[in-house]
Amino acid sequence: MTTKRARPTIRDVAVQAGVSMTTVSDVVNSKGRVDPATRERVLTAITQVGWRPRRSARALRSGLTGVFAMCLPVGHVGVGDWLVNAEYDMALVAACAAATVDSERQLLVAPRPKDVRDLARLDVDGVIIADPREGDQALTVLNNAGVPAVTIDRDIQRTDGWWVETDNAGSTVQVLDHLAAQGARRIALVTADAPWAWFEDTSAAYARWCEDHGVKPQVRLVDVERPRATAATGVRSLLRLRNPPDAIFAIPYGTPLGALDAIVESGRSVPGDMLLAGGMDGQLLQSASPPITAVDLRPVEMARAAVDLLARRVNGELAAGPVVIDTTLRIRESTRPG
Amino acid sequence: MTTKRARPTIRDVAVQAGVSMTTVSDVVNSKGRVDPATRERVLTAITQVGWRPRRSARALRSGLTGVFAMCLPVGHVGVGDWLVNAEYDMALVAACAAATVDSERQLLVAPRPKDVRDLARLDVDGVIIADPREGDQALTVLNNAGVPAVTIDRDIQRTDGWWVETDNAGSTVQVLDHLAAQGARRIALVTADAPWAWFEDTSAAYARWCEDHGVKPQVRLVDVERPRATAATGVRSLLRLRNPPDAIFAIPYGTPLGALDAIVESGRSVPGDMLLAGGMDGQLLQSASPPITAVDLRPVEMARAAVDLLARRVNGELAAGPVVIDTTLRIRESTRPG
DNA sequence: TTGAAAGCGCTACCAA
DNA sequence: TTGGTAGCGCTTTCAA
Repeated sequence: MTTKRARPTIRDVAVQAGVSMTTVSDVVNSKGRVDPATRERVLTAITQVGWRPRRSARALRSGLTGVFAMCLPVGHVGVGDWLVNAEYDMALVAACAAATVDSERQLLVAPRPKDVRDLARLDVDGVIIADPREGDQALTVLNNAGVPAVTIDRDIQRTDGWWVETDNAGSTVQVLDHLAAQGARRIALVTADAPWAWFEDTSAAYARWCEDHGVKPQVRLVDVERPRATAATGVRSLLRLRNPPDAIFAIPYGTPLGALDAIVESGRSVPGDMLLAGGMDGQLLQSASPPITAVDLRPVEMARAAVDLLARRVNGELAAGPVVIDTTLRIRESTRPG
Repeated sequence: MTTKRARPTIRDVAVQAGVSMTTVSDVVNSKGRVDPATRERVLTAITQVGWRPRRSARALRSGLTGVFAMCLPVGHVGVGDWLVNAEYDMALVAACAAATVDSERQLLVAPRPKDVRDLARLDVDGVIIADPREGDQALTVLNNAGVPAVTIDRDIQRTDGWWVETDNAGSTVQVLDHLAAQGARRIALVTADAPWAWFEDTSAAYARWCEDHGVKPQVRLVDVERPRATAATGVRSLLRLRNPPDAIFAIPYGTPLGALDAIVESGRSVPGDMLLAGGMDGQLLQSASPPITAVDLRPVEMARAAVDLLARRVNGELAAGPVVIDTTLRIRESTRPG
């Protein structure tokens, strides 16, 4: 009477199947040097004894953990007048998890540590950093420790090409062209003066578009801590101009609502008197009255591309270039006059 | 000329400090049997050689991986007329990650696999399941595999006590009392007929409260796939009654907006003609016009409690009972008449 | 096509 | 208070 209560190991499988541990290992790792019949016996034995390989043993021997880590962008702690779009971040996390699983890996979520150097202690095969700050120290730390990393969104100081980004210039032009096609002649921009590529690219593309179309750019900046309220203030000042804009493109999440507040307050209507578009789609814009046209930043595609890019970097590819994801404009009532 | 380019191991530290590997191990694991002076030397050596322990080696030897997994509730794939509250889920994930890190562990996020049995193959010390379905197969699989698990929210079929839940009955009473205190005499409930404890507890508490206060319960059910639209339909039918309600408590996320749609459409105003409260707080309710009173389900506290509970279960405690978290009512303009 | 044996880095155990 | 050594479960290497 054998009392084998402990969790089965590869040895138990080998005994059960009447082969060596090596053969079992080769079967589960698809080394393709095993006779089909043997293979079948091994697979049967695996289910019979209920074996599941231990990641730690595998990792110790092979030198790879089979785990990617994802650094969350910021704190998510409650309801507030946020810049944060939780849907976007949640989609990012869920899609990264799905993509790592598809590549036979697992995804660790890591909060930003107080001490960035702790990032190098994660003991993973690679790290995905969402929404990097300018000159992000995390990247320096990881590079020094030899841990492969990629970012979702471009760090404006970086040039190494290991990131995934949306086509911000393209999406800006798309929005502005759409507004112009709907009859807008004077399109104002509401954005933030913060060191993220998204804001920089958008502002630059807006300035260029205005120049190309011979119109005067009108920009209002918001405080990223209070996007809605400060956007409303900015738009109020636009509406008091002698020649006010007839369309507003509000970039940071939450600012289209502030713009709408100011427009309604002035007795104007959207889209009748003023067109309105947002730079980042979300429930808040979709369920506004009227629903607001906005740019879908494709978090799912970004996440999948990031995992793919990281896998390439881990595999030793020297440069896979930045990956640029096309955005999609979600056209809603706020830009459909008449 | 030594060419030591490989990642340092505990042996390198031991050599550098002139002690045994055991001593180094004891220092980093705070075994407290090391002389303070030796300890100092070891710590210095660790930074000198830049050693960081490998989780996999540690795990292989100790039998514990130091990793918890979290099963995400549902797919997060884009903007829609959702029941899903991404802020809540994101807060859950972020707080779970923070709490596991505080307990010297790491958090893996796992999508729900096609085959639930894959959950047992995760090779982690424990699993947190957010938002379990009724009689969740995942729990059965994990139990059979001997993997400790806890859930966030109660599976109504379960009795083992390994879960964390909000005080749904208490929060319902709190909302109803608040509405009554604001002058409401006939409070209707908008909820869903879905097998989650949240809905069941709330409905039961509502029925009891109505009985206790001698008022007739009025319930409308929504389709969880289209909460806003179907809530509007339900509320419209309430407003056509000979004796319509003067307050509405709408539970599923998104339904307070549908209720508001129907109320405004009927020419009534909130809170002037009708009070309105929501069962789950979020940006959508906070930024509605008027801002809607709602129950804060405390995702951060839920997450921390879940990690704590799982740690107890992993440590072999036999029963730590269900943990009940008190909710907080966020009172806003929608329930402040006059 | 298969197997035997070494060893990945760490900690538990026992001895000093 | 410290050190030596065995061995966790797996994959790799080399031999058959």
